Amino acid sequence: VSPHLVERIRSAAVGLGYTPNEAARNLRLLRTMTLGAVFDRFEEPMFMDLLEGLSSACQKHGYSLAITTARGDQQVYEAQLQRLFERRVDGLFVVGPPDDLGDSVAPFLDAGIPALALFWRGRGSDRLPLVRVHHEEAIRAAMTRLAAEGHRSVLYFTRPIRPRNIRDLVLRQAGTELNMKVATESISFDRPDGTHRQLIEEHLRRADAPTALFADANSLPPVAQALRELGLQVPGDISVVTFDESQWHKRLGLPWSTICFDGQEVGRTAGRLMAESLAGNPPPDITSAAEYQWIERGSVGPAHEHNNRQQ
Amino acid sequence: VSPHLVERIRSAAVGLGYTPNEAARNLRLLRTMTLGAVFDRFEEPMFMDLLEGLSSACQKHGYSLAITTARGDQQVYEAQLQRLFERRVDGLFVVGPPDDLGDSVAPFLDAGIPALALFWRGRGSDRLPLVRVHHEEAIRAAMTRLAAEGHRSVLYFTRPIRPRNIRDLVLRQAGTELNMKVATESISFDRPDGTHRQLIEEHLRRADAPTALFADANSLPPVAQALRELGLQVPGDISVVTFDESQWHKRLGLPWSTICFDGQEVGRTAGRLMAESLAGNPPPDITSAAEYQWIERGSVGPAHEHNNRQQ
DNA sequence: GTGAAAGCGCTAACAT
DNA sequence: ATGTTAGCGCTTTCAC
Repeated sequence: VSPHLVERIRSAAVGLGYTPNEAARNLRLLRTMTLGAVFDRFEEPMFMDLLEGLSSACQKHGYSLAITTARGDQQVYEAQLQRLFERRVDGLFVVGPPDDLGDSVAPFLDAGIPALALFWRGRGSDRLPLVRVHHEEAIRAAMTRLAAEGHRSVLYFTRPIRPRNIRDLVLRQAGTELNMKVATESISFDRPDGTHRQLIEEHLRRADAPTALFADANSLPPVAQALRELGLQVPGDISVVTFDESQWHKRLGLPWSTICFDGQEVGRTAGRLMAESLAGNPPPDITSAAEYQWIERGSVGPAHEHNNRQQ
Repeated sequence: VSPHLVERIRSAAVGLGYTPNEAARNLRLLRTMTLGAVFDRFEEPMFMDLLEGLSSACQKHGYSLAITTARGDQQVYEAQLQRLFERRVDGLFVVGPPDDLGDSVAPFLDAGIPALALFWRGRGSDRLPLVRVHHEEAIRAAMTRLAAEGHRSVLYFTRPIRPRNIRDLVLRQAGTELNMKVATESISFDRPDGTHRQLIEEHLRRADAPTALFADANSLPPVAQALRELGLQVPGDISVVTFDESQWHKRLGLPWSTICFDGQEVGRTAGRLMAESLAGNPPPDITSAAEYQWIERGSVGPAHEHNNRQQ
């Protein structure tokens, strides 16, 4: 085909206002060039980084990205999966899957549609390749630092992910090694105001009361509010470590020490793995897309003994 | 058709593993049940609220949402618009369109595909119905408050949106009424470190130096950093007001006074308007989806005269 | 009521 | 090198 002719046709096409119909094209080719991503909820600022990376990687490889939020509802999560399947997405990202997805991922697996779990897996998503971020070293570093400051008991606020989540696991392991007590409160961040405060008060009354708090991104707002209401100074009265700070916050300069990672990088990696998978190279069972980093800031100080048993 | 038969067929379908193919269905019906949304960039945490609302509204009306980021690049923005057009999305959200979109929205308009601009319009997007949030009262309230604290000169940091953006306009108008000077710096937040600091220093050296700062969400991180580096206390040395705080931050309790709105509500409204438009009820030229609120916090205090002309 | 056929816009495999 | 055709999986129409 002569380049001249190509140009003539192209200009004629423009003149006639012709635009190829991707939808029809894709029907013929038995693909949609669309990838689906299901989120439990958006809220956490770090997800913006993830989306930026994921979205960029998808468009780089020619795919569109259809996103979906379950608004914290497991039923909705499963319904969205089915919708994406009916849509015949070419690939699926299951972002932070809930505890139990039932069989809603099975159709994808059966149809040979590549699906990737991001961050962790649960029941019903345990057979998906996983893209994760390594916690071990950063958590160990944080715990070691806390131990050096005399902390012997920490409390971790996370959301209700039933099968012991990996962070919890690693925290406990580090706790065992460093001879520190690790307690976990799995609680939804949108519980009524005051719930977090009550929990903290309750823990502080115990014999081995925590002198440091770990808080997931979603738990940070209510925990921070609780500390303000209780008049607890950070780090004077209690030390605080947060998880999953976003890029925007990094530039903003929050006061909290944090264990965080590059969300954009994880998004890009997931996108790339998906593209490779679609090209015939299935991803390994587990991929480490990034490493969590321990960033110490002013929210960590010496352990402060509380007045237990105030009666 | 008897309900009994319906059930028999339904179970037979399940037994055979049949799932309807939406893509083929949509080709036949000349629609895709997909809405496209183009973002200049994600970064700002408020966009998570918007996405939550937009995504919810779309799925409520049976539509999928394909999102796209231009990563701050106008070329990419236009390319994404074209891609979405080839995809034959049924509707388009142009979120915070850049200064000049050229003719890239024209195909949608010509094809009768409803397109909505969110937040503002620019060249090339000026003919789209607009979903906006009213600034006037909140900005006036903030300025009135600052005036009462003795402020006579404020500086506004925003990103480079060339045609005088509406916030700038309203700030200036309020400034005129209240006899306050309003200066604006349109600067990309990802300029080299130190740029914001230099700009602030420069403004502080002037005769009528600003005693208060307004900062868009994207500008807040570098501005906050600059203030830290300059050793300027808030509100002791200078007062600060931010824009577009997210829900997450509201719960977190940031120290800055802010002019913000309910991002989820705006998303829901945009989604609803789009669904109605697709159902034959085109939206009005301008829709107010929410009102900006003025929330005063500790970052606003009495005006503090700077030592100008330090030589 | 049930069944057959046309066609949405494209691509791949043919035949000329 | 160019033209023709079948068919992706559905819905709609039209005939039975």
